[in-house]
Amino acid sequence: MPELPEVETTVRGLAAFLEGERITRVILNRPDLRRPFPADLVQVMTGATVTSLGRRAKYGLVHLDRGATMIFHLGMSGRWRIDPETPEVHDHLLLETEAHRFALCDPRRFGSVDLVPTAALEDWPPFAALGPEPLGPGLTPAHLKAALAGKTQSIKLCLLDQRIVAGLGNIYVCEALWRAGIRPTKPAGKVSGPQLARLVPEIIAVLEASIRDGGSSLRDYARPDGELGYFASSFDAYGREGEACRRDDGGVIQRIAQGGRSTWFCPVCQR
DNA sequence: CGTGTGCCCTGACAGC
DNA sequence: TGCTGTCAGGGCACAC
Repeated sequence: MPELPEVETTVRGLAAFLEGERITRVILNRPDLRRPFPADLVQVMTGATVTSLGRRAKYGLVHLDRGATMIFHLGMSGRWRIDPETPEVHDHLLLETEAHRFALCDPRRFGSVDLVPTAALEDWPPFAALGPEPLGPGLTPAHLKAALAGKTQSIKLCLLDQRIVAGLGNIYVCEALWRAGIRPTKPAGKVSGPQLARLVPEIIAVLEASIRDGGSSLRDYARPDGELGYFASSFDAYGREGEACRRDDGGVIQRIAQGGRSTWFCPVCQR
């Protein structure tokens, strides 16, 4: 799954086909993903018109003309397939408009679908505690300085915490820390002001570059139209264990575990 | 409170 | 050709 750039790419792809269109049919192929589908999902969505799409953190937003927003999360393995030629076993939710079909496919079912009043989106519990959008005005060195002050937890795990910054995942945290030259294991409260000042623009740059490329692709991610995204060969740290650091500083990318997940970094240039 | 651990689920891949 | 173990983009419920 999709981290922020992949969700953004998905939302843009869906918007081209869904905005202004009326949903003619909704089909649930099972009762739940991570949690049950909303009991009124089929009733509310059938016949509704999609006014616009959006994104908050790693959640996609489908705004309807009935005062409700369908919120989807792609979990680890979710993707939308547009006009699939053949059904897949893990197409759990199907939407139809006059002209197109949309299948939410999620083999691991770590994703979710919710229905929330549009006017109260920011009060929805999973949204209420989210930190600022990394591509919005709220992510500044000053924000990080304040949010990380006194924290003994590693900077890597703090950046994965959606309450501090909303939308970063394992790939782009590794990439941003490599770009900024910061050791992932460093206690967050001890990352210096100049390092944070360097980190913020690197977070923004790596996310924007990935969105420009249509979302980085791993093995089961595809753009909504079904084409594969770019293969992840452009990463500098993520997945490059044992390979030479692209800074040619003599460092070899190491892989360690933090919070039960892998971190890749260069021990020479990340301090 | 903050922090650390384990689990949800399927599939891909490596090694025997 | 199986089998088994490990790992995968996330989020949350617990236990201290």
